[in-house]
Amino acid sequence: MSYLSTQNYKGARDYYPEDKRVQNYIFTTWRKVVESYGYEEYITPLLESYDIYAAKTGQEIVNEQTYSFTDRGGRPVVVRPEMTPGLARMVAARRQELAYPARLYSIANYMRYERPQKGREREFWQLNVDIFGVSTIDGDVEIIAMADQLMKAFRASEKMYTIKINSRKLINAVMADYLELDIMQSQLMIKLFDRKDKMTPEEFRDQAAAIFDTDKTEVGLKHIAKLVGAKTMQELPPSLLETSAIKEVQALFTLLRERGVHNAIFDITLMRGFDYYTDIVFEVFDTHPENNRAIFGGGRYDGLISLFGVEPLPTVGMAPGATMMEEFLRAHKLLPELRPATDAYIVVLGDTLAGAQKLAKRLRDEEVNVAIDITGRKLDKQIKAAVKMKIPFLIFVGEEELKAERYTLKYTENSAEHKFGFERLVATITDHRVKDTDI
RNA sequence: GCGGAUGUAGCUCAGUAGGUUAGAGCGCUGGAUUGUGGCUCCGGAGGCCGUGGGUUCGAGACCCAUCAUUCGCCCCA
Repeated sequence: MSYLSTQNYKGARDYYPEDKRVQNYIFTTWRKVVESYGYEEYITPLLESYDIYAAKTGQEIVNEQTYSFTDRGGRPVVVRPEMTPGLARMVAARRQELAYPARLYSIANYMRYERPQKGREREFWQLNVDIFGVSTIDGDVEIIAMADQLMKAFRASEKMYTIKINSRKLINAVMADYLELDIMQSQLMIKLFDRKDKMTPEEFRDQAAAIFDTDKTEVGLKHIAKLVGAKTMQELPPSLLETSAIKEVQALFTLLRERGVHNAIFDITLMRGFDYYTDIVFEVFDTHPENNRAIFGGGRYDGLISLFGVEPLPTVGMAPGATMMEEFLRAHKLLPELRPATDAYIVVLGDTLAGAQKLAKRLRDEEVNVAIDITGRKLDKQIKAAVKMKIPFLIFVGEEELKAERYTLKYTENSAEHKFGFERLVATITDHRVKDTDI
């Protein structure tokens, strides 16, 4: 007979306790930051009707990259590949009654049928943060400032990442008025801008030239050179500096600086697909030479909930993924030493299990998380098991200890050992825990 | 969907030109050590050499296919 394979499903990951601790650390940090800005958690169902995804542009993506099936009642459904449509459905359903601005977040898993590669899995976890009902730039500022705060909450320094910002409104003006491209050409040019970092300057120039009408190529290339060469907005061609889009971007940068965001830069080649974003878009980039890529991004999408037949709502959101976040933290050595939730392991000596169980219960009543060795095996085996589980404290319980009500507490990291009465035992363990998690 | 790289013990890998019972380090496990892990010493388990086919007297090595992992392209809501 052949045995079952222990291999997990392609692109999906098992989280053993040591992996899950990392994931929990990321989730906890996210939650702490967004809740500090007054965002509240929600969740939508894992399955959605096929329609709400098909309604968005890019049906090809929906058909090829979603897990979709027909349920037993003949309804076409998809496993959510992202949060936004489900969230839009939720908000649209209570369009009139929600309190605005509505600040909402969720941490959930998603599935996309794609070829897995570095930083991309078929099942992945994301934070989604959105603010509904703010049409001014202050909404964009809040989300981007929060993105910055997320990075800082992981102890990232400003040298480790940059925040690239662009404006879809500005791009549209650039394509139509400055480069004089029609809609088809604009789309091609936007795609090309998006890929700019993946090619040599020569390749970029040649491909750009191919997009222009032949009689406009020369002028067009000159204009492109000016655009791409602009490191700040001030270096942009004067005709563009007069547009309202650019003034908005300038206001955004000023406000970000006031909020303590110092590493935001303007980047006219930043695109972020071209589905539903309508104005400001941004991306947090890793500056580490070996992980030079986008960590996450977001932007403004003002039209989405009108798909559900209700009044549109201005919306800004972002969606950091756990996979990229983890890679960033590893690349910059920012992952702290993470311990299990178990504080202590009771090593049972001789025939004292009953007494040790009583002690365990008393400790649990004091909110100490304690595991007890119930195997009756030799002492060194018990210790090894606890050390392997990375449990910080050992408590030795034998005849002597039970009689005297003084227990030997051992700190596994440095082998320090003391005899304590119950109160001191609890205090020592609890104190250590507070220090350890509050690094 | 397209292209490259890689699959030998739990992990990292070695395996010469195709030649007998497939190796190392680490890890695991038992003991030295019946109230103390890491160090040391002695023992032990663990391999359909990813899978299927082919070439050959003979394949872990060569060929084909396939699956998986991984990097990149496309795409990235």
